[in-house]
Order: sequence, then C-alpha cells, then structure tokens
Amino acid sequence: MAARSEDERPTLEDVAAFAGVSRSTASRALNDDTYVSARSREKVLAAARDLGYSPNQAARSLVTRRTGAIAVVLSEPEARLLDDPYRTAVMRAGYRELADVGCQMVLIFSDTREDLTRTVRFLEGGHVDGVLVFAPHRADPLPRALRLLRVPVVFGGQAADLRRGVHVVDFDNEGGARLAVQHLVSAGRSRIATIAGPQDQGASIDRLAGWRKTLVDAGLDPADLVEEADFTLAGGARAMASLLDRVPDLDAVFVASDMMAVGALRTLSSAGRSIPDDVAVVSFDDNATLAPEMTPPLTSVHQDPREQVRAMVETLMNVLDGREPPPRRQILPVSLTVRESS
Amino acid sequence: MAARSEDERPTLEDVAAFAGVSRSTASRALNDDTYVSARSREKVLAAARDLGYSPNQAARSLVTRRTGAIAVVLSEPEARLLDDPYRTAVMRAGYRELADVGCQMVLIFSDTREDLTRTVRFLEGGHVDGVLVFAPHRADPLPRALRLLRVPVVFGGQAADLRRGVHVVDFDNEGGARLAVQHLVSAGRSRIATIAGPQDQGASIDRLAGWRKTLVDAGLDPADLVEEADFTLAGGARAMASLLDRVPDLDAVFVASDMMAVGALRTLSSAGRSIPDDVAVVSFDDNATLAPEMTPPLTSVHQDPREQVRAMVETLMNVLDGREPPPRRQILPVSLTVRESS
DNA sequence: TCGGGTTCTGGGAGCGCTCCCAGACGGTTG
DNA sequence: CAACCGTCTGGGAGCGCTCCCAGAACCCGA
Repeated sequence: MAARSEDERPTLEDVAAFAGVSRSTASRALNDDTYVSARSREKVLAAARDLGYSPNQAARSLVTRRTGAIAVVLSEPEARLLDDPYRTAVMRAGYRELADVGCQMVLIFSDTREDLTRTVRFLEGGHVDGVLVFAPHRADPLPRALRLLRVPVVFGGQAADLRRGVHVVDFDNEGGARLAVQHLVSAGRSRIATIAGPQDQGASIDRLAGWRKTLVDAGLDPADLVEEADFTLAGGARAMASLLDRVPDLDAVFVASDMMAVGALRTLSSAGRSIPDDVAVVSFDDNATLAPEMTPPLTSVHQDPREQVRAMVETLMNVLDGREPPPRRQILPVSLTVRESS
Repeated sequence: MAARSEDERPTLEDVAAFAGVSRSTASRALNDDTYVSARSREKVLAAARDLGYSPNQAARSLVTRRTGAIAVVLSEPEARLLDDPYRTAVMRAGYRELADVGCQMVLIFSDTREDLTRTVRFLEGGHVDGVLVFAPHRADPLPRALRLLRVPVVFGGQAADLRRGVHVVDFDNEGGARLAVQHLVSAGRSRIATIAGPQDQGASIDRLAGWRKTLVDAGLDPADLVEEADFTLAGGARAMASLLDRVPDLDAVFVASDMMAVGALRTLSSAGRSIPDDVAVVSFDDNATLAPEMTPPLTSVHQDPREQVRAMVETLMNVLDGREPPPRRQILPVSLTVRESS
C-alpha cells in the first residue's frame, strides 16, 4: 500500500487502515452509529486523532444531501443596514444559534436586482439546507422568488405580502407600540407624536398602527403627529425637527427605533427642550449598546433578537428533520423598559 | 430510461440525455470548456434551462477540491464589534468582493475559547478554500492556530506577533496619524491630546506611535496627553472626560476612531468647549455614516475598507490559483478629509 | 448440541460531478 | 490515396463518503 504523502489530507480509508478495521466500521465509529464494539470505536477515534483526520464535507454532502450550512439573508438597502444595530444583533445571534445546532451561517446581502438573481441562483444551487430571511420590505421580490425554490425558508418579520403558507417569526410590534404609548398617556402626556419607520415594512406599519390605536382609544387626536423616517440617526433627527416645527407644543414622542431616537434626542436638545420634562421620549428595540447609554437613558420597548433567531432556527430544524410543522406566524412578546427619558 | 420524478433535482446526466449528448459534452458546455461544437453547446444550455438544472456543488467540490466558499473571520469581543461600523463595512465589502470572484462568504465570529476550537475545526474541515482574518488583537490565539492549518490565510490588519511568512493587508495607520496630527500642528495647536485604541491591536499601536512621533518632531511634549479607550462611543466619552480633567488647557485631540470621536464630541460639548474654536478634533476611519454626520462634521483620516478587502481577496485568489505570491505586508495609503471639527 | 436471536463487521454500490483518454470525424497536406 | 493534423465526442475511472446487505461472531435457552 502506497504511503500517503504528508500534505495530503487523510481519508476515512486511511483512518480505517491505521485502526485495522474496515471503512464501514470507521465511519460508524466516527458518526457514533450503533453496533460498533467499544474496542473498534477506541481504535478508530485514536487513529483519527493521530492522523489529524477531518471528514471531507463535500463527499459527505454528496450522499447525505445535507450541507450543514444555512443562509441568512439580509435584504435591506446598504445605508439603512450600515448603522442598524438590530442587524448586527441578528447576525451574531444567527451565528451562535446555528453553531449550536451544528450549522454554519452563510451570510447573504441582497438589495439590488442583480443581488436577487445571484441570491436565487445560489440558494437554488444546493449550497445550503435552508434559509432565514430577515425583515424584507413590502416591495422586496425575494420572498416570492424563494417561494418557488425547493429550499425551506423561515422569515424573521412579516414576509411582504405572503401571508399564508410561510413560516414567520415576528415580534409583537403593535403590542409594543401600545405599551409605549399607553405609558406616555398614563404619565399625563397629551400631545404624543411619533417618528415612524419606513412604511414599506411590516414592523414599521404595525408600530405606527399601535401608536394610532392607543391614541384614539385614549381619546386623543393623532392627526398631524406622524413623521416618517428611514431608521437612521440622521433621519430621526430630521423627522424630529420637522415635528417640532409643525407641532411646537408636543409633549412626547414615540420613536420607532433606538437609532432614530438618538437623532431625535439630539434635535430636541439643540432646540432647548429638556427631556423628559418638556418632551418625553420612548423608543423601540431597547438595544443594549444604545438605549441605556443615551443622555438621558432611553425608555424603550424591549425585544430580543436572539429569541427571534432561536425560534426561527428551531422551526427550520423541524422542517429539515421532516417533522413538517404547519406554516404559521409566531408572535414573540415584547416588554417596556422604563428609563429616564420618559 | 426511468423518468425522474418532479421534485428530484435534475442531474448533469439528465441534461445530457435531454440534449441528446453525453455527460462529458454536457459538462464541457456548461463549464465552457474548449472543444464543444456550437450546436452541442446550444442544445445543452437549452436543456439546462428547460430542466431548471443547477449543478450539485458537493459533487463538484469532491472532484475539483474547491468549495467556492471563503471564510471571513472577525475575532473581536462582542461589545466592541456591535457598534463598530468598520466591521460592518468589512462584512459588506467582503460579501461583494467575494461574490465578484464567484465565491461565497462564510462569516465566522470568534471571540471565546470555545469559538476558537470550533473555528479551527471548521476551517480544518475543508468547508472553505481560504480564510480572511480581520484585525486580530495581539493576544488572539487564532493566527497561531491558523498557522498550522492547510488553508490559505490572508490577514486584514497586523497579525498579532506573526510578522513574517503571512499575507497581510494593512492601512498606513502610522502615516494616517501623522497626517492628522501634522494638520493640527500646522493649525497652530500646541496641546494635542489623543484618545488611543486598545493597545493590544496593531492599528491602535501604530496610530498612537504616529501621534507621538509627530508631536516630538514638532518639538511638543506628549507626556500625560494619552488616554486609552476601547473603540466604543461610551469609551471615547469617558476618555475625553478624563483628559479634560487632567489637561484642562488642551486645544486639540486626535481620536483613534470615529466612534470614539462621537463620544468625545459629546463630552466636549457638555463641558462647554466649542469645536473647533476651543478644541479641534480629528479622528480616524472617516466612516461615511458617522464622520460627515456629526455636529460639527469630523475631520477624519480616510481609509477605505473596501480597498483593503479587495486587496485581500486578490492575494487570496493568487494563492488559490497557485501563483504563489510571496508573503508580504501590503500597506494601503490613507488620506485626510478635512471638515469643520478642526 | 443445536437453532435463533442479537451484535458486529466488511464489501459493494452509488451519490453527481470532472478529468483523462481513446477514438471518430473532417480537412489539409505530401 | 495515405498520413497527419486539429476538432469534437463518449465512456470509464474515481473523488471520499454513507448506506445497504450478506455474513461472521457471539450469546442464550431448549
């Protein structure tokens, strides 16, 4: 038998030979299958260790039809994504949660039309076993395109106009907004404005709806109190400026994200309004590196991206393992973290 | 011949049969190899389109010994990473640049010790063709571990204590710092403090060195004018506070990152110092969503993460294609973008 | 002692692809 | 017309693994 040269990776066959057993037995030992004697198992594991063996994934995938990789798709315009801490949290959580179930994360950014074709082709290509898609906006063609694929998909956040037949894990955006605004109402505020997120996105729409309904329920008039921004700091600052301009007597504002709230805070303080005395501020996300760090620290609706990702991974794994969970919309609860800004 | 059921993915053999040619010819046509008649090529491409064929990557990798995937390793503590726009820029650039050379990005976060083993095992496992490692800190055991691997690695930023035999693409951190400080000196500032980054990282060390040397060259005394922080906003704010405390008469500060500069700005303005009249501020990174957006807009040392990633990918591709480029340290130039803060 | 189960093992087939090689074909040359 | 070239094609081997199956080894009670 020819000696395998140093730089060649040892194969299962090599390990088997070294351990003095057959390839089959070696495979069983390594994948701890049933019916392997303790003795053989020992020998195989020792051989694998000695030779520095690690299985060839391609060969394994070829027969198991599983790659052990999951795609995480972020389909948002670059600018928005760049300073969105929610995305970062999602990426990290995705990495961890997937690693915990033995999967690798393949990150995919998909904004432009060329991205779409590329993304679809890639997902088509059998590189991954499943896909997690985060917060697509309404106009996003991706969800529809994915519909036609043979790859299992789970959405994080409302999946555009696909309402049935898909797996979705979402936060209780409307409930969270209600919580926030109710808190302001209870504190006696009566001119409660809002800086909403882009209205082509499920989460933004729901948060705005929660704000509006709560005001109406409290007998307050929401007219003229809405400004839409794009989830960025600068956008939040601008929106706050135009609100102040239009509604100088506002005494509270519900901002649909922490990042926009940072911008709003800046505008408010340069306008000489004191927080929370003149204007109370409540935001959404309760990002650990943002909300508590502001001056004053922000009251914010708390959501845990990690929880969301975990639920998504769990659902995906159920699909992959053939347990065929019924497609449904899971709504995760949120809570209100009260700090000095309100 | 048995008809293949609907949900089964068509194989190359199916395409060949459909096109009325052999598997070999089909393969050649699809990979546009030489020696395929125009006629055959047509037929094969049409067949592939009609059947919705996409090649099985596992099978291909098995024989080509190429996976078409590149790992991007970010090895930094979570907190630091979360709001570091440089990382985000790197991720996006990595995604784009790799896509352009037909590779997929597999993102890997590696902070903890368990991460290290997991990461090494993964990279060992032949899942990826090469690795891009970003700004490891000095104590990071990862670069050493990677040394032993059979996978080509390119570092972005100084690779800990490995100085030779590795591929590195770095920015001219020292030169950038010199540019920044020289700019302050030329403007007549004489008490120029600095907020340095963590000194276990090459970039931070070099930036600090550039600051120090420029001061000395200008006949100024750097003593007591250094404060170290951790690249976060809050860290920058704290560092600025303690500098003001210690050196109340400082008239300029060179901050080693935009994010820290944002914190410093905040401290300065709440201390009632006007910028740039009382204190001039120059930072490093010139992040598009940060530096120009501040009040006042920040003068910052401009570096282009995309350029860095591009160079890294290029080097990696050269290695993968067997062109054996000599391991070396590429230094990318930086420039100074002057805005109102100085 | 023998059957009948359980435990364990090794060989063969095959996943879908690429690469190598032998040979067919057509066109040019001596 | 043979010899030769470049162009094109199909079949076979093989990448490294898992899975199936036949059979060996062993243990137990009848």
